[in-house]
Amino acid sequence: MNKSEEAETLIEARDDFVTQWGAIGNAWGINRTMAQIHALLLVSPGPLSTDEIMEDLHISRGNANTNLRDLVGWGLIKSVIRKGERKEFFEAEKDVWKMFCTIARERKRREISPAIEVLQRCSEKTTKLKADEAVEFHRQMEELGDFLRLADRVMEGLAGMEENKVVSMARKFFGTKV
Amino acid sequence: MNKSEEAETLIEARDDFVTQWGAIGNAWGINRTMAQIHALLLVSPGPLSTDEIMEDLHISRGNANTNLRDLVGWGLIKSVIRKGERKEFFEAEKDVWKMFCTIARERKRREISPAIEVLQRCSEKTTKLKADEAVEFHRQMEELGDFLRLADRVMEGLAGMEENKVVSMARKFFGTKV
DNA sequence: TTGCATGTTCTGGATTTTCAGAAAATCTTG
DNA sequence: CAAGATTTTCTGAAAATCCAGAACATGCAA
Repeated sequence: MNKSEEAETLIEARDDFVTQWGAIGNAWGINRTMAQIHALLLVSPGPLSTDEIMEDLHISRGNANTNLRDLVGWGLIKSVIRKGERKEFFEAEKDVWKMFCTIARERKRREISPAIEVLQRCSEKTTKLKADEAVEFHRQMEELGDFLRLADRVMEGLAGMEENKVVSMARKFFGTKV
Repeated sequence: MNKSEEAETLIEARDDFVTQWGAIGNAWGINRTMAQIHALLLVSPGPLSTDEIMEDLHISRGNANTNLRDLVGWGLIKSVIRKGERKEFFEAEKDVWKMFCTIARERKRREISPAIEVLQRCSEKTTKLKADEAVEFHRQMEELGDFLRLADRVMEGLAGMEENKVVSMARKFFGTKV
């Protein structure tokens, strides 16, 4: 394989990754464009401008802008200002573990916390009821709540740990060899 | 509070839970109806028939049927046949930990595994390339893959453990007091 | 100031998802 | 088998989501 063939292969692989990652993000309930932009930034050697992203993914400026803002909101990418350049550039956090921590914290905030609140409310409303059915319902709300609160703490704990610590723990408990 | 007031309060709380759980499911990327049916079965003292579910949630037969099938597919509910009754009834797995294990396994299968495959492919395609950029890309695919494979094993490990084992582990490592 | 580069928000249409209700298929019982 | 009960699948419409392109806003430089 000569140099230009190699270059071609790399481009293909990159493209494949970006496209497929979009599809997977979709399955995960994430906007396809957002997943693709993230993937693109993940595998780009350097920061990219909005225009480069638009061109690469064939998307409109509005679309690019909105999703870039959302990604910044998630803390998965950040904007970079270059000396002498007026354009804004974007780059992704490439450390996988840091990425995971960011996502864990955000999901905790956006998805787990609201659920905990609902359970809390339903639980409190039925604290004093006496009927068997009500007691059972109350118990169930408590159980679900306990579980989510536990998950919440574990996520928080994990997200605060060093990667190598987690890996060694995983190895110890689950016999993984990574 | 007298008996009928109590009963009323319980009904309200149940309704609140079912409705809100639907909304939360939505935020989690789960069909609202599916989440609501699951919530309803979770807090119902006994199995429910399709018709009862339809009436309770004000949904059509087709909608109810499809989502019930999906829930069965996820392993979150199962159908119950009652002696002498021709109708099919449904009941949810109510043990929260078992529920979590089921969900963990399914998500692993549906979301993590496909992602791992994509990464594998992209990684293999670029194994032999020499250019710095290509090496970097390849490294990144490996890193992401390693992480997902680790997550995969941890999920599998967790899903195979007893609840009390996990709780004590969580307490030990993250100082939770649940 | 004007003009241009850049970034943000809005609007209408395309696409996808969800769902009611009907039609079709599959029982179950006599 | 026939008749009714029950379940599944299909179809078109409603709703939600996504997104291009335009309109608008902002900042900078001459």
